Amino acid sequence: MAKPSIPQGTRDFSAETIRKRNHILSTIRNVFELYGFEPLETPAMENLETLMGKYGEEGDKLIFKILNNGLNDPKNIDKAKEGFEKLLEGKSNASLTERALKYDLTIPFARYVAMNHGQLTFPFKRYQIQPVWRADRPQKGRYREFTQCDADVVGSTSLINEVELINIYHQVFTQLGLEQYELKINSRNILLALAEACGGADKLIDITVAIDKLDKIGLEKVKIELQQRGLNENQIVTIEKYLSIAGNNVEKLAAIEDLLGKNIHTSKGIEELSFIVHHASNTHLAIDFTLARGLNYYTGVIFEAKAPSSVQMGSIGGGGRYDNLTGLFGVPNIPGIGISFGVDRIYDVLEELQLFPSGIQTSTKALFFNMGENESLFAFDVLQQVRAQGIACEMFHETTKLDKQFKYAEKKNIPYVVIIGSAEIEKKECVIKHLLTGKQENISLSQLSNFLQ
RNA sequence: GUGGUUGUAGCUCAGCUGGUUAGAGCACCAGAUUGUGAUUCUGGGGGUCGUGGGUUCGAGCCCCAUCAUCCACCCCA
Repeated sequence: MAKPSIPQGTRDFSAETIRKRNHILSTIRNVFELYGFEPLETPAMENLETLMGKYGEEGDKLIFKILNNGLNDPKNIDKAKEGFEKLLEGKSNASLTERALKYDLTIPFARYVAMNHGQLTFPFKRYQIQPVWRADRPQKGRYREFTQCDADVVGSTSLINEVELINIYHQVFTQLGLEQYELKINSRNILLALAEACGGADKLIDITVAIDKLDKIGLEKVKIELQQRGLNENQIVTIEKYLSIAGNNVEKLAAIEDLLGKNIHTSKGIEELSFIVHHASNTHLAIDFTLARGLNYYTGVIFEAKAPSSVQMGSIGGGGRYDNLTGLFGVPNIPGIGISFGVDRIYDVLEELQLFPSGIQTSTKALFFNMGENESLFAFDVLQQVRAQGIACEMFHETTKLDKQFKYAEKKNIPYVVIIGSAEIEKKECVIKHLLTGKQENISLSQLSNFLQ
């Protein structure tokens, strides 16, 4: 039999890892709840057509598709063969696959809103913490199965929502100890205005893909890429000016108005950004006109959260406003905005910066030593009484050398050891030893629960 | 999807240009000593060298494939 294994890019989580993950997840969940968001869960799989075409061409390739059952049924064989031919041409086909694992939480959420908009109270604020799957090649900070934590508001165009979501980012990252995080914002309207200034909205994608790489490959290479993407000399000069805008948030807004002039998109973008900058009292917030974000459903403000610069890690969160997502599912005019936290990357960052609190690795408070058959039966009753007080404890499973029992406690990070032997039974007391300090004392059995509380 | 890295005991690794029964440290188990974790001492279990082919008298080492891993690109959380 082959050695057991798990699929590429997936992981098993041990107790230690789960406790650390729960630390992150509960922090995020509590903040979401604090801001009035309600939980939602959607299935692991969606109908393929729900997902296809929503994430751009690259995104479609990364969707995990599920093979239909019953393809070998005689009455399906012809269809299956036909579907396979199409698959080889790069087209997915419902006769072969009609379901897929979800790729993010936003599109399934939009689908949910479109299906249930008659029942929902708007603005509808929901949060969702679930795994998603991408057929990407794994590497640092990139997994094929990972967890996203999303908060979205639909049914409101108020920029207050943008401000609230920024405050959520701030509160979560601060609580996790990532005070040095960065939150970049931009507006799709600004990018659109730039594209128009450079020959038309159809250039938007070419321009954003290129300028998004600025901090990675540098200005010269960005210019070369722009050239390759068919932009002319004048247009590149405009983009270069655009990229050279610097200063604080207010100065940047003034500069962008100078450069792109007063047109509908520019003023919309400036209005959005300046409202946010003035109302989110958040020093980590930085306007970054090079921020683009690939997902093409965004229509307004876009966000990207980055780990403290001391850690080499891509974005640890992102989001933005999408004014017509449910329109993709036939229900127009429901504007929305959402943000997402990447738990797995946040985990890696906290690990690297050693920011996990030390107290989260214990569950059992005390280990009762097994001092012999009769003694253990007696201790067992005491144990149950302590448990009745809500204190987690356990007894060693067999009578053996104390050495071994100590080691067990040590490995499980159990802070206290309780010894009840024949001498203690007689005096109705026990020995309680604190493993970290090595100190021990005798206390009466009636005091034990209070002591451990 | 493209290019590269690595894969030897539970863990970290060594193993020279291919040459006898594949090693170390830590961990583990048993024993000695002790109603208290340590130290020490003695003994022990463990590896089809990622997997499958090939070259060779002979492969952990060379070649091919495959899987996993990590990294860069693409893209992204």
